[in-house]
Amino acid sequence: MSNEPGTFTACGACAAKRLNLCAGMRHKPSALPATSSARTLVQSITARRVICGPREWSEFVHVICSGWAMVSTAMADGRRQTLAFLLPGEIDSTASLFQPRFGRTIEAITEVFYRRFRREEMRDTVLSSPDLLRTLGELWSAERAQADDLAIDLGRRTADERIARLILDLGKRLALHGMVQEQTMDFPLRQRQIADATGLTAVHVSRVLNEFQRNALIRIGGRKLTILDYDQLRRLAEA
Amino acid sequence: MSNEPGTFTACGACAAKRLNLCAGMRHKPSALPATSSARTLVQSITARRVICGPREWSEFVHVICSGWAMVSTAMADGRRQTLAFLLPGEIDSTASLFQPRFGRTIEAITEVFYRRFRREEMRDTVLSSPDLLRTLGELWSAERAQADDLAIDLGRRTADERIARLILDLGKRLALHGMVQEQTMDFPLRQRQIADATGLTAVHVSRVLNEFQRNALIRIGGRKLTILDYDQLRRLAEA
DNA sequence: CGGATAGTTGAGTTATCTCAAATGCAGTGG
DNA sequence: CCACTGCATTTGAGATAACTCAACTATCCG
Repeated sequence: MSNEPGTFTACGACAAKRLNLCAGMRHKPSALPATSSARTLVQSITARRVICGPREWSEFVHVICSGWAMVSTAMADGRRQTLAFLLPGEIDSTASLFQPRFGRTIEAITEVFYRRFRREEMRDTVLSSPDLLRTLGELWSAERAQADDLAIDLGRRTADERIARLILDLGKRLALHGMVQEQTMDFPLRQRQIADATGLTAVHVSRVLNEFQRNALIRIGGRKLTILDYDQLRRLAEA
Repeated sequence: MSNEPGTFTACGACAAKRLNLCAGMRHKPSALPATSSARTLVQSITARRVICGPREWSEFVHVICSGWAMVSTAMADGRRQTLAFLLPGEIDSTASLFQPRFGRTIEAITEVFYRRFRREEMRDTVLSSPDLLRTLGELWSAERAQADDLAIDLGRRTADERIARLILDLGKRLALHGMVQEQTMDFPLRQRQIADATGLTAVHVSRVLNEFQRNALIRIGGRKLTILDYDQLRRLAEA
């Protein structure tokens, strides 16, 4: 539940573990060539700082060790859309193994510890191992499914549904790492950030969240979120 | 501009050409093993029929030879979201090389000629060639960018913007194959289908399209669309 | 303690939806 | 060749989810 670098818990389902990138996360050594070790030291960055800018031709793939980050785009007139939140163990995108993701910003939400892998090296390593390659394909399929789900949320679901789904999705992903206890999880998101991710405004997010709390579906406070009525929330989410 | 099977024109940018899948499209032989040829005959299907259902554990990757298809999901209560239109030369998803895409339906919009490649064989072929592998990575990156763009459209753009962008996007992709002449292209989409793709209702699509025509941005008729004022449309689209 | 950022709340607006009826158009069968 | 049926589109009127603006309050951090 903490953001300390050492407390990351890899699980069988997470990208980092599955691509063998856990070196420095108190796990098996990385599958990357020894020569790359110096370049893949754990980086750290404070909340709200940019990890990778939209016009940066980054030669790195980013893997989150601890903390929360987000990937988003900003339009010229100020509209923003967040494409994904990145939780511990997650890679910014499998696509970034092949090309940088132009026009997208990766930002730290909390303090973040992350590793940077040189794209070329990581790609060569992954592509030269049949096992890793199969894993990559699976991660990629999951990522595609997630992208599709986002489109369905934004295109066809109501505000209530979107927010309920976001909460459940984050809860599920955090639970993979044992980061949910007694239905309670860290929840560092500002309402503005929830709004950016769900295609809503912060004002409306505030209303929906309070409505949820009035109905005893969730409780938020002190940067923590507790799911009080999981079934109800789920019913809302999968309508 | 026609839907006949023989008239497909591969271009350097399309998935089929780049992954060497053009056999049977009057192009170079496929890179697939000879043994697979019998299984990759061109299939044909009439408009509105399902190419691959949402619960089907398809062992195939689909590549469109001619005609238009679409990938969409339906929710229990009837809401639908289209995730992509598939034009000649396009693959259903690079992710489908690894896993079937559950919950998504691929449907023919017009009469469609397409090829099915056995996932396993195609994957092995692609993964065992460094060239094809690099190409695959590029296609995947492009697909990821397109998925992101869809999320931005649905989350943050107005109806006018979404529709203008859809038209320009389709025009651009058709132009790759020389399927746009004098700013005019085949346009077999029903307003309902445009609505499903843009997260709007058919009624609202009708109003926007008529507004566009009243402003002399486009002309639609006889299943053709002409872009009359490209600059204006573009300005609308990239706001 | 003070300033900045985040969240709440109310009131009024609007883009888009819903419903419903009217029209157009294409294919079918007699 | 026409009447019929079923879809697609248009149009109007009214409803509503979500937005905007603005003021107020709470919370955090130095």
